[in-house]
Amino acid sequence: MVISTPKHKGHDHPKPASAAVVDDIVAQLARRGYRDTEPRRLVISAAAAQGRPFTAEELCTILPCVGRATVYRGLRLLVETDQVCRVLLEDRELRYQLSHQGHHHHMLCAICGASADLVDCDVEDILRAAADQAGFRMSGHWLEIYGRCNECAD
Amino acid sequence: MVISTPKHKGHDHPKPASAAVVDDIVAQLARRGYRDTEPRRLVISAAAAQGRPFTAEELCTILPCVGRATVYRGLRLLVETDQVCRVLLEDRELRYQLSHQGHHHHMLCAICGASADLVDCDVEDILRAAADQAGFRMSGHWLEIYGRCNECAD
DNA sequence: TCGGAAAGTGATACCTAATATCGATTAGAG
DNA sequence: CTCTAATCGATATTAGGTATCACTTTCCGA
Repeated sequence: MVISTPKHKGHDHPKPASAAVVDDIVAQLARRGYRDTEPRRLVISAAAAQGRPFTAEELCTILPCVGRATVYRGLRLLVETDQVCRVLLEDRELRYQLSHQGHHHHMLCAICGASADLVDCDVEDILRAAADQAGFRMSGHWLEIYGRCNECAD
Repeated sequence: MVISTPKHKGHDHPKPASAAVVDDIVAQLARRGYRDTEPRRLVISAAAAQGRPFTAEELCTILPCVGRATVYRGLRLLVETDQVCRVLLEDRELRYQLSHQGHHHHMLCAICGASADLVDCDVEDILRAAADQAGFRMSGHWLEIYGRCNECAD
């Protein structure tokens, strides 16, 4: 298990999204036939600039020049193409964050809101086996872990 | 791992909620200082009569004589007192079902909508350990398993 | 058994998140 | 450069759920 998302206490300072990251995502989309548009780049760039999970509404505020519908559509597209993943807070608020590829789960800090990835974890196999034993064929799952990150430990 | 919730293919025929179940839940509430009221009993009774996870809106339809707000408040109370648990579908729709006490997770059938309980499963310990290793103190989690139940296997 | 404080109710207004609509605009293949 | 499908954005709409508040009910204590 490895933590792969940087996180900090207190307020989060959005880092200038590296153009390389944006270009890469745009390229991924292009490969699937999606166009390279200015509003879409703005959404990607803003998403990449967030240091922790963000809401669609937050992006709308950050990007007043981009239509609401476009922000939502952009996020949906990014999720569908696995560039961004959705995370669910304890109060069922839906947030997004850049995906670090490969299957993983999120550990969400209740204090600072940071998200850390849990990878190399075999929960999934265990779940599938358990379900199997009960005669249930698992095809998917939703898992979020809540708690406190290292820095907010106490 | 044990399946404890009965489920059937196709439509679900709400069974007449046994008065005993309702009385028991009302008693549980009474012990915590909540009053025994007619609308509340109706909500509990309707909830108990469902053979599979239901939505708040469904209860509202089933109980046109009970105010919307009362249905929502009733469900919230039942969740808070662990009489009912919330389950999340893949499309993020929130549903409810009588709780079978003790910690467990739900396996939800995509075909018939049935829910089976997964108990005696140590996922939680595994998650906590994994989180721990990453310096993350787990305090809670959200887990839903999606797939096909025995009867809807193929 | 009765009176009244507190809990509970329900009609309604409101709120938030998200999708649908649809005419205008734009990317990018040829 | 042209044309068409993709995309955009202003706006309306929907879904799901909470807040308000005057009225009703429960149930405790005298």
